[in-house]
Amino acid sequence: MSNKQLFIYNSLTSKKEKFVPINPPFVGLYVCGPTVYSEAHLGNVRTFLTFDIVYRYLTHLNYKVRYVRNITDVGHLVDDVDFGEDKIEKRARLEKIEPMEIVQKYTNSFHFTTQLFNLKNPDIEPSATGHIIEQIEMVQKIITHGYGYEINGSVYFDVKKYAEKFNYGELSGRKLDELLEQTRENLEGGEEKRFFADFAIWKKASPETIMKWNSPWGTGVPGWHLECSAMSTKYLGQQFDIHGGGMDLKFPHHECEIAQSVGSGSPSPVKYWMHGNMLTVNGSKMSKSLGNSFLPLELISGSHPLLEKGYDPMTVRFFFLQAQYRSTVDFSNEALQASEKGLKRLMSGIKLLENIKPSYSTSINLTSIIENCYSSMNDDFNTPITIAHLFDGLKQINLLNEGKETITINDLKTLKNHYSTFIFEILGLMPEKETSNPELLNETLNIILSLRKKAKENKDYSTSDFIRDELSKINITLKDNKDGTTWKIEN
RNA sequence: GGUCGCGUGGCCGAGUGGCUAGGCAGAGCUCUGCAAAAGCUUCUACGGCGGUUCGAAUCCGUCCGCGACCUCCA
Repeated sequence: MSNKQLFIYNSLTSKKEKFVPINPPFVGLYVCGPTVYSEAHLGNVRTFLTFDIVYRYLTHLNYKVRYVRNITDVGHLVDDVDFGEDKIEKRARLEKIEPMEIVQKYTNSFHFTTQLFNLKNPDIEPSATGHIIEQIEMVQKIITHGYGYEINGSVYFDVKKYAEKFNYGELSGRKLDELLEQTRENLEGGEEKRFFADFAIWKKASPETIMKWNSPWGTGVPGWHLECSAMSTKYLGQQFDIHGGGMDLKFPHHECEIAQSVGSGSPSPVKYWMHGNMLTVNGSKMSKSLGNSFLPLELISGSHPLLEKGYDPMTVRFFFLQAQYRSTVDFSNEALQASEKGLKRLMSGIKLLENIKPSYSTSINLTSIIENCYSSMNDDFNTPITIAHLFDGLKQINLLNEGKETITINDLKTLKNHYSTFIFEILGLMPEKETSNPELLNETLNIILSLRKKAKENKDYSTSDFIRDELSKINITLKDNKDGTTWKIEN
């Protein structure tokens, strides 16, 4: 595999494919965002992190990426039966506030979470309620092309008719007749749909519904799958490069998106479909209903029963990145604590780079460190391998620091640049917090350390140990080396 | 039940027809007043059973176990 060519695993073909943008250097990236009816949990964060890496890496490769991630603020029904209730309205009723207050509250909360985990903001963050007109137009197009039918003020997508000409199930690998066998028993009751697999693209609103809009079919709300189709088309065009989301959205959500676009007369909308795998806890998917989900703040404070202690958001980010995005990753305190220590070591290594003294030649293999990092990222964003390479390079950095290897001033610059690019820009790990007045602290500690040095020279170890112990209590760790003593603030 | 996927050392997790993943933990050594850090060395491994092959953890079959999806899901 070439070092310079990016390969992406395409869910549509189940293969790693060369990444060739439709209109280079531009790349359209659409990610299914949150439904803002409650707080995002850690499993949600993992998915958004996956595409944060995609966005960051493509940007690093000098693509001009337009990153669109929607906010679902209407149309996501609790279920898809005739009287399905909107998730946001349901929550609004429970909290006794306006639906749009729910939307605002959890949109704010979501943004807080993305900041916490250092997720880049999308270039466009469209909301479903802001694109009702576009959605109505899309419904009309679908009807015009013969793939939608109206019943009692609702409009359904005609999957059976669509499947006569197109492949409904191409993304998820499902066969329509097999689906039929499996769910036949669920078909009882007053269904408006002609066919069990049909799905609502416009839903008639009940009189009590607060959020509803006028349409050619009466007042109602857009179907859940529709918003992504309408908004991705509006901002990225009929065909765009990458569409991402969680594995659990593959079917039916993404399958329906394809059908809606194709059914409205467009070509198949997406060149590369990407799906991130689930975060599991004790082997089961993290979900609110199982009670095994943590909210970001619970994670930091360690207040959830399954957490032994609080963890820094960057520890969690690093932990997720130590697994490939297409694999499930299982949460455990032990694993998280391992990541915590590993990340700390990596960050210390970066600081060491500042102390390294250049020499007249370079004895380490700088090129291979750099190329390895690119080749693993190019292999479907393989962050765990990239991190492994960064740890390999860390050994070299440590040897350089001890003077056992040498590096020229230019190579040192390249090495520093490589680490800061990969760790901060591409992997998006944030450096440890600096103190507000570093120089003052530095000089103060120098005075203290010179006192300690004197005590040690006088073999007054009780004083030297006292200084070290007391500093340790305020999270300042001392390390004695051959050439003196260094200090570090622990988090 | 259907579809797809997974099963790797004490833990987490890559990868792959022959060649070290990496992190954390463990052991030894170097360094040290002690410690910490770092370096070097080192120990545990590919679910069971068959098959293909010169060679399989990797491919095929089968069995066991686990998970996701199957119209709420990131």
